[in-house]
Amino acid sequence: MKITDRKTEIINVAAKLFKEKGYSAVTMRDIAQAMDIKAASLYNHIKSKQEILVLIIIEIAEEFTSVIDEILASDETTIQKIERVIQLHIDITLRNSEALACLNNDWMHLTDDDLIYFIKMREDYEESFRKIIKSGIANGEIKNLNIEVIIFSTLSTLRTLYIWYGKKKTIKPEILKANMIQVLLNGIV
Amino acid sequence: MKITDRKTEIINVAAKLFKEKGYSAVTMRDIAQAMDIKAASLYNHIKSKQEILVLIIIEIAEEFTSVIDEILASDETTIQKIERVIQLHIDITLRNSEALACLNNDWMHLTDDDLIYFIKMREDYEESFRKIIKSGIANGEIKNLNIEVIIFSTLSTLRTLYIWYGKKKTIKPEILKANMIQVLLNGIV
DNA sequence: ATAACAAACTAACAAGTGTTAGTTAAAAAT
DNA sequence: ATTTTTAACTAACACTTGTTAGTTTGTTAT
Repeated sequence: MKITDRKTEIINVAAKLFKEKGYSAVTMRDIAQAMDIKAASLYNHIKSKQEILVLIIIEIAEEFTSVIDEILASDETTIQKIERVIQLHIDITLRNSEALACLNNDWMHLTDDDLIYFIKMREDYEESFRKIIKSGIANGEIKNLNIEVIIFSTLSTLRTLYIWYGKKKTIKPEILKANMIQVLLNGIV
Repeated sequence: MKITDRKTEIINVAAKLFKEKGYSAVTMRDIAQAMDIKAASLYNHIKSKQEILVLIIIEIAEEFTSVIDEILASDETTIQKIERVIQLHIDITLRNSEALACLNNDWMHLTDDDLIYFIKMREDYEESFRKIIKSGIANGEIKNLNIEVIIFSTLSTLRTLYIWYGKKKTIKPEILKANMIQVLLNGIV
């Protein structure tokens, strides 16, 4: 199944609308109207509304999974690994914040195998991050605090970066990254 | 009004469903079924689906607003103030994580005056928090990092606490609070 | 020139949506 | 004992939903 330009366009338009109102609140007629065509015409390019959601979410989830696997397997220090995770989230946020919003808010509307696959990837991602932190605690690079609190605090910030970046576009990516590393690793006090 | 109000029951049931699937994906028939009655019967107690959403979100938004105003006006140190903000979020998360999820995910489905009122409260909340951080930077209690990054990192963690707390209920509130303060203020390195 | 294709259209359907109207039965208030 | 209130019900409404069928139009390949 080839992905045509028009199909990509639908996915991008849909992702933008999903970000604003959520998957359930966006109708096929909304998506069509945003493209200046009729709802039925969308079906020349996509199989269903569900397929749009799947294409938006799964691709990005796979990217997260494969990159963190690579980071975990590398021989860098824990600090360097965490910095690369921060970089990963910033990169994807800058490149495709709509899809990220969609992944965060609408993943529960995936069905059957797609839902199972997504949840597995999300769990694997967290598990990989947990391993990074754990080995950091083991070798003294990371403080011996409650590991779940560390994971949650860090990931929740990185995962919702897209919300905030929609408002504060002025800040430069390098500045953002540098400050993010400072705040997440060394704290604010 | 009675202690066990039927209206309150509807709101609680609805909030739970909204948390799971989002406002738009939950139907009046879903809410009714969860209460073992018919959809039409709900209208003996509530005016509309919209009203349910408003009652869930506005009450909690007002609580956040009034408490942070009190914290801001107090004569505590910046560190103490931030610790109280952390406490505030933990308290509400433990008491009503469903409503919190709803506030975070479905606020955009508020309409007209309710939407305007909510957005104003959210902006005021962020502004109050910004003032706390600013005065902390001014008197040297807080590092002079990009203030928006500080605000975003902290609030995004606190705001999405409900996601994580749904999974890890084992941790004791005092331990959670202590670790949260450590991680957010002093970092993990 | 003609066939094949891509991508739009109109029209419609079956199911589901929030909501209203009118009714009923039991409990509470008078 | 009678009225009022509460909270459920059935039935239906007007509208919206995702989707399909069949058609049309312009472009590309033979």
